[in-house]
Amino acid sequence: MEIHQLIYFVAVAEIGSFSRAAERCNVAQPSLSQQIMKLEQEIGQPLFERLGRKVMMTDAGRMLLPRANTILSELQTIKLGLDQELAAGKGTLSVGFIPTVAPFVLPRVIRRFRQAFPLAALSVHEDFTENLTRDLVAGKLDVCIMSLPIHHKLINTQELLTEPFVVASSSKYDIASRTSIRVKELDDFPFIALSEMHCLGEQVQAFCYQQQVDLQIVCHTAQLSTVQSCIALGLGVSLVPQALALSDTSNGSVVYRPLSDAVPQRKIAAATHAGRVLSPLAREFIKMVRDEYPVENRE
Amino acid sequence: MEIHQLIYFVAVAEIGSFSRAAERCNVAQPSLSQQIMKLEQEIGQPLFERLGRKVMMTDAGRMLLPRANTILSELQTIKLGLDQELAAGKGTLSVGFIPTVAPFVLPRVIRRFRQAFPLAALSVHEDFTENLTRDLVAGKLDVCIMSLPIHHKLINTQELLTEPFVVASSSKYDIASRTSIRVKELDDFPFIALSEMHCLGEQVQAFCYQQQVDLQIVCHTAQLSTVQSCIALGLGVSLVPQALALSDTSNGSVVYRPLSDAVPQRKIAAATHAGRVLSPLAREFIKMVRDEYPVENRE
DNA sequence: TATCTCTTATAGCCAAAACCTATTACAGAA
DNA sequence: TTCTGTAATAGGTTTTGGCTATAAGAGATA
Repeated sequence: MEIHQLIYFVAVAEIGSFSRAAERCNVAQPSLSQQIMKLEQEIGQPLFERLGRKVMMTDAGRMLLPRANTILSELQTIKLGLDQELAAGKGTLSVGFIPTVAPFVLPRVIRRFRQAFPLAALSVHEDFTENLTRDLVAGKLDVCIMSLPIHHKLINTQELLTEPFVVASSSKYDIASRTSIRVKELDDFPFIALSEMHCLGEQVQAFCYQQQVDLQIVCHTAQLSTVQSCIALGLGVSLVPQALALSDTSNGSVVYRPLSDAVPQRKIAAATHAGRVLSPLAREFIKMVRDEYPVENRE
Repeated sequence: MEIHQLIYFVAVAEIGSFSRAAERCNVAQPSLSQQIMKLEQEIGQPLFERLGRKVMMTDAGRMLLPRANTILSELQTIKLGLDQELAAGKGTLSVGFIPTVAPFVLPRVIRRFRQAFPLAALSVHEDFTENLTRDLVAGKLDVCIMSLPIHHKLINTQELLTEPFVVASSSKYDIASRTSIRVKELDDFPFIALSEMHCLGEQVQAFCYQQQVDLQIVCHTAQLSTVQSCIALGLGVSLVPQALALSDTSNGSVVYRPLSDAVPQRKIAAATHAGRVLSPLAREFIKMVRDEYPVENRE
C-alpha cells in the first residue's frame, strides 16, 4: 500500500471519475487506474463500481475513505509539525558542569533556559572532567562546561571566558588590609588546598609549582565551599576562582585579593562532541552560560 | 515521503544501526541509507547522528518517531479493519418496494435485517415500478422488490415467488358462503379497482380483459388498503394478492375466496443493476424477503 | 437502430527510482 | 598499528510507475 495510491483513491472518491481524478493528480488516466487496481488487489475488495459513465464507491471504498484521509493529513502535517516543535524548542538537551563551575552558573542558567524553552527536556549532570569527557564522547551529554585544556580528538571546545584566580584569606590576616599580594608571599600562610580530583586543584598546584612557591598545605578539601568555610574559620588562605569572590554573600569573614605579580587563571569552555552537530538548544545554552557567568568588568 | 522510508526510519530508530535495520527490512544497507537520506532531505532535518560505530537520533528524529509509528500502524490495520467491518455488516444498503408489496414484508424484513446487521445503514424507498427502475439504473438503489415483468437491459431480476390473486368480497355477499368462484361470476358484482399507477392494478385489468370479463367498476382507489376498506364497507368485490388475505387481521368483514377456473397471479422478484455486483448485505436482504413473504403452504 | 461521445481498461514502451554488489572512509577495539 | 564493524559512495540492474495509443463498453444523439 503506497501513499500515492491513497492519494489517487481519495481523488477518485471525491470527484467520482477516474479521468478527472487523474487530471487533478497530474498523471495519465491509465496510470491512475493501474494504481487503483493494485490497491484493490491488496485490500482484497473492489473500491469502486465502474458503471459505464459513472463511478460509485463500494462499501469497502466508503470504509477506506476516512482512514485514507486520516493518514494523508497526518503525513502532510509531519514536516509542519516537526518545524513547529523544533521552533518551539521542544527538544532534549543533556549538559554537564564541573563542580567548581556549577555553583556559579548552574542555578541562573537553568532558570533562564527553562523560561526560554519550557518545552525542552533538560538534564543536568555535575561531575569531574574525566567523567564528563567520557559521557560526552559516548554521546550521553550534548554540552559540557569545563576548564581547558581538554585533549581528546573527538571533543571540540569553544572558549567562553578566562577567569583569574584570586587569593582568598581570612579577614584576620593582614592581607585584609592590603590591596594585593605577591606570589612569593603565599607560602607565608597556611594553605587550604582543593583535592586534585578537581581540575581546579590541579591548576592551582601547577601554578604554584611553576612559580616555585612552596605552599604549607594544612587542609585538603573535596569541594570549593569547604575551602571557603575553612578560610572563614581562619584556618588559612587559598587560591580560588574569581567567581567565588563575586558570589560570596557572607558577612566579610573572607576577603579576596588579586595577586600583583602573576595572574593564575583558568579558561572556561563549552565542550562538545566533534562529530555531532550542535542543536539550536545547545547553542542557546552555551550563550546563556557565557552571559550568566559572574565576571568583573563585563563589557 | 514514502511508506518504506518511514518503515526504514522506524527500524533504524528501534535498532540503532543502519546495517541491522537493513537486515530486518530485507534490503541492502546502502539502499536503506539512501532512503533515510532522502527522508532527511524532505524533512529538512537530519534524523540521525552518525557517530562512527553508533547511531543516535536527533531531536527531529525523536519527534518523527511517534508520528511514523502512528501512520504505519494505521496502514497496517486498514485491511484488517475493512475486513472486520465488512464481516460485521457495516455497509450501506438502499432498497425499494412497490406499494402493493411493501405492507406485507417491509415491517418484518426490516426488523430482521436490523437485528442481523445492526451496523448497516439501511435506507428504504417505497415507490412505483417506474421510479424504482429509474433509481435502480441510476445506482441510487441496490435492490428492489417488485413484480415481473421488468424490461430493462440494465436490470437483472431474480424471481422470488409466485403469488396468486384471490377474490376479496364483502361478507354480506353470498360469496362468503361458498368455497370458490368462477371467473365469469366476477361481473355479477360491483368491482373495486386499484389505480393503474400500480402494476397490480394493471395486472388485474389485463387478467380480466384476457378472460373477457366485463367488470362493473364502481370505485378507483390509489392504495390497496382502501380497496380493503371499501370491500369491508360492502361496496363490492375485488381481486387482491393472497398476501393481503393472509395478513388480514380484521373481524371477518372481508372474505377471501380463490377462483376455481383460472389463477391470476403475479411474480415477485428482486431486481438489481445488471452491471453491479451484489453486496453480501444485498444478498442477505433478498433472502429475508423470500423467507418473510406471506404465502400459503410454505414448504 | 446506427453513430458518436465519453469513460475505463489493456498493451507496449520509457524513464525514474529503488535496489544490489563492490568499494571506500572512518571510528573504535585489539 | 592493525583489525573489525559501520555507514557512505559508485556504478550497474531491476522494478515500477508513468506515458501514448488503442480497445471496449455504456450513454447520448441522430
